[in-house]
Amino acid sequence: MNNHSFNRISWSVNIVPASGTAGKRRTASKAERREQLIKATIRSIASNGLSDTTMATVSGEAGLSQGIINLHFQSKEKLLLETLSYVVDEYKLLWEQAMEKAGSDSAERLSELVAVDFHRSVCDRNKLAVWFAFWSESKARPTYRKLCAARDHGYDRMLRRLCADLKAEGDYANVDPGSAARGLAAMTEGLWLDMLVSPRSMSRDKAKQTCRAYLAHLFPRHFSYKRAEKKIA
Amino acid sequence: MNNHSFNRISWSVNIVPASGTAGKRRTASKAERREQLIKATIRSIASNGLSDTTMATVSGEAGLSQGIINLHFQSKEKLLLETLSYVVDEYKLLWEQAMEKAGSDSAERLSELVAVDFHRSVCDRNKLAVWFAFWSESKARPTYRKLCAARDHGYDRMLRRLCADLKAEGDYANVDPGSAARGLAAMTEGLWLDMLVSPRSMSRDKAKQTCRAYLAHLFPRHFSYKRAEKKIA
Amino acid sequence: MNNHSFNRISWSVNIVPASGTAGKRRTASKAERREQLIKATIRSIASNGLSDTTMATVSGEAGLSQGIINLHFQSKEKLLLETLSYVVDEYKLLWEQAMEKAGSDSAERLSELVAVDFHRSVCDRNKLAVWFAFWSESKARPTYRKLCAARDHGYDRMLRRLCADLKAEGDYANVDPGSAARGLAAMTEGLWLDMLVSPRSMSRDKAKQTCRAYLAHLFPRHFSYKRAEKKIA
Amino acid sequence: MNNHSFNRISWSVNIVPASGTAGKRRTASKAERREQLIKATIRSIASNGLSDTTMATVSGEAGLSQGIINLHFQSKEKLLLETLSYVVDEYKLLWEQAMEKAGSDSAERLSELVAVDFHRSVCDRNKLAVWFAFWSESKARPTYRKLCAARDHGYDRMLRRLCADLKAEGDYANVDPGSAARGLAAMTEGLWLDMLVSPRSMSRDKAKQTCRAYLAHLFPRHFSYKRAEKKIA
DNA sequence: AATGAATGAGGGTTCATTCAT
DNA sequence: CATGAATGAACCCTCATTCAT
Repeated sequence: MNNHSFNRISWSVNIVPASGTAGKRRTASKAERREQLIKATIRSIASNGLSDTTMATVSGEAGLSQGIINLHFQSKEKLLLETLSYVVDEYKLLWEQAMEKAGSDSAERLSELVAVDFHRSVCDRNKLAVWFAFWSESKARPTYRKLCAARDHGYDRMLRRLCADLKAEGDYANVDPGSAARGLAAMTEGLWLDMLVSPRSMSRDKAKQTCRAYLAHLFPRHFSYKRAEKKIA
Repeated sequence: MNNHSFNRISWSVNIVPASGTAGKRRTASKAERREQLIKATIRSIASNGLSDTTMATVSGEAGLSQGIINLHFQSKEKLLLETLSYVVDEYKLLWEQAMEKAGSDSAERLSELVAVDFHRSVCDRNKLAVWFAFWSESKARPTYRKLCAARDHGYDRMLRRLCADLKAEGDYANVDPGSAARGLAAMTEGLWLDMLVSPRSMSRDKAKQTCRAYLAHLFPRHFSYKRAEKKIA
Repeated sequence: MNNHSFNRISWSVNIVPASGTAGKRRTASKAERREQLIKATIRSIASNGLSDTTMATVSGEAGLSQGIINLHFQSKEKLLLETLSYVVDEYKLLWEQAMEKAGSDSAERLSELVAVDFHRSVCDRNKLAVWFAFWSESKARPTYRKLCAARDHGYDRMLRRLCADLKAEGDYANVDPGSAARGLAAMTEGLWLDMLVSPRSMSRDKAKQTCRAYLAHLFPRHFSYKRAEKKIA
Repeated sequence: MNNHSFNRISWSVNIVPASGTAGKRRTASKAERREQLIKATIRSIASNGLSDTTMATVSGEAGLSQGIINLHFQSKEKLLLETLSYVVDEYKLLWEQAMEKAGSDSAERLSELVAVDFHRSVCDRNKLAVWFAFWSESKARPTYRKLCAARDHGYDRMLRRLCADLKAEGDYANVDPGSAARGLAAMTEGLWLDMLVSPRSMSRDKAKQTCRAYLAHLFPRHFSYKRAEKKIA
């Protein structure tokens, strides 16, 4: 579940329906079957809700038989955990790769970070449904909370550092880096929620512009208001 | 379940445990019983998750018998819908009352609005769990989405208007009222999520400051950075 | 499960079919329902075997619904354990009561003991099926073995003592009390097996005569050969 | 599965564990594979109980793959029947060979018969578990009963005849041959049960002595009490 | 109005069996 | 021959709902 190349993630976005490439071939590799089932789980959570996601909805969505899940994941609980892991890992990987690609310029890095958060693969409504489904239950299920902590430990620190760097660079006396970082992170989550709940009134593009406007207000010498692109670059 | 007076909401914040005042009085009024059960439902969703909230967890939490819920709500589905309504209505009422109390000054109104969003009664972690539980399932359940739309139709329009007013008042050329409003609304939702998922790292106060910092950046002549209080007032 | 009067056991032998006295009355006492289900379990083990005894065969035999067993016993495993306990306790009680009734004469006591072992209630083929079903699995399931140990701790010691007493009384030089007791106990078990497996070739009466012949050979001055009745008494 | 030579049985007593000589040799003869699986079945019944013996426990015990059993036995039912047959045939063979070896002297023959019944190969706890597992289900499954009838048709008649002969030879007025034979057979079965259920309190040797004491009491001029050896011989 | 025993559809899981490799 | 992924019926159990009390 770890060594996805960036390309593989890219096509993984275009979800392969039940009768896709691998299809019902009697013998698919174990890894393929697992991924097929995880993707079916994502779709089922999105279209039925977590409460109404059953072994039957998942195996049905995958076009496979009832027993298949226990064969590959032992239990429903493990399937759900692996599904969450899958989405979390994918996000983390995307984010890390973006940071690698980005240069050392703080504004560029921050801009790249926003780009990733509103990347098509992240804002896929099915995956958003998964994120929020697990977040919702995280109070009741500590295991979920732990898995979701992906965003916090790396992302938050990085975000805060970038804000601090920009403040220093641009001499923004009024910016509190902590507050700025928290605000951006929260705004991003809130925009995800909007895209999930009312996709008609919130598009990926609109969401991205909203974040960039925020950055332009905080760091006007680094981010422009016009279409809120990063200045110069 | 609709005409809560403000007072009732006020005490509803201090959640009465299963054996509270009203308790098991053999003859509680219909309305009291219903509210008792709705509160038990909120607690159950928070501590068990929506998936694991059953008629038994709810009636157990309320300290009443199995059949009681069907007696008062006909079905589980109806109980859940009424619970969502309860939380939504409570929020809406709080918000409307704040608007009534507030003067006509736009900055003051906006400030009051933020105050409500981080009011203790709204940010109660149990209620947040309810909000997110239903938001999460809203893609699968149109009924939920409709009920949740409370925030949108009134709140959003009001928010947008206030931002537009401030822009005009303060001559903030760079502020796009729509974007500003969307950003604030999203940030608020994101901060709620943070309070739900990691209450240790996000307090109500911290959240409120984060929003105020946002406002200070957008409308510096109306909101101050210092402790991000509203200027003057 | 403990305070059966002797009479209650007596009629409990005549198993009440599904539509018996208690029948389907919507509200039977908890104890009645449990007993009804235990008796259904005994019948199911006898007619389907332990391997093929399912929740469905038991509840069907009892003329009740599927969920009833979990309602009263939590799990199938617990139902089986309680069923075993029921049979064991019933046997133990019968045996203890016989010992109380019997006088202090050792031969009479021994005779009474044999009478109990081939009492109609003990040799009921359904109950024998239960005994052997659990004995068979006792190697794999220590819990079963523990419950079955009823026979050992009281019965064996008593048996041994009676044989020792008779030896002393009758001056039977060649009798080894331990061996005699073990032999009688084993023979009894073997005869039970015969009654279970081939009831046509082994009747209760025949079995009892076989044991009495054994006693007559060991203790000729206490037991007679003719119809193997206890001598004089 | 029927024409075992004596030699094969002899080594079959020292059960070869899963990875034994024949082991996983890719090309084991059909007969070897079948025997390997039957032995695995015996072990599984003993250690898991008949209820919990599955295709997986058996193939696992044999160190082979899932499908192997259906390949060699078509169905689970047939595997079980063949396993029972295997144990039954082995016993019958042992017993017949003992009768062949023994001279024409009735006491010697009877003594030999007891020797076989407590032969190490017969009293193997795993095999006893198999016997009792099938006996237990025999009420529910006529097929099992038929297979188990091995003991009856030959053994019982032989036993009865030997008792009758001894009675004539020794002029034992009080011995009823039928009763004596039934008693011995039952005692043997009961002792087997004891060895199965509480091996610590009943050893093969103790069991054999118990039977011999029985014979000494019935036929004192043919069997001695001292260590219960056969007299003279 | 309230209880809680009872129901039975549907949940997750196991397992004998099949079949492509 | 042998494997083991896949199937689907049937298992045990849960839970929303009903109803006699």
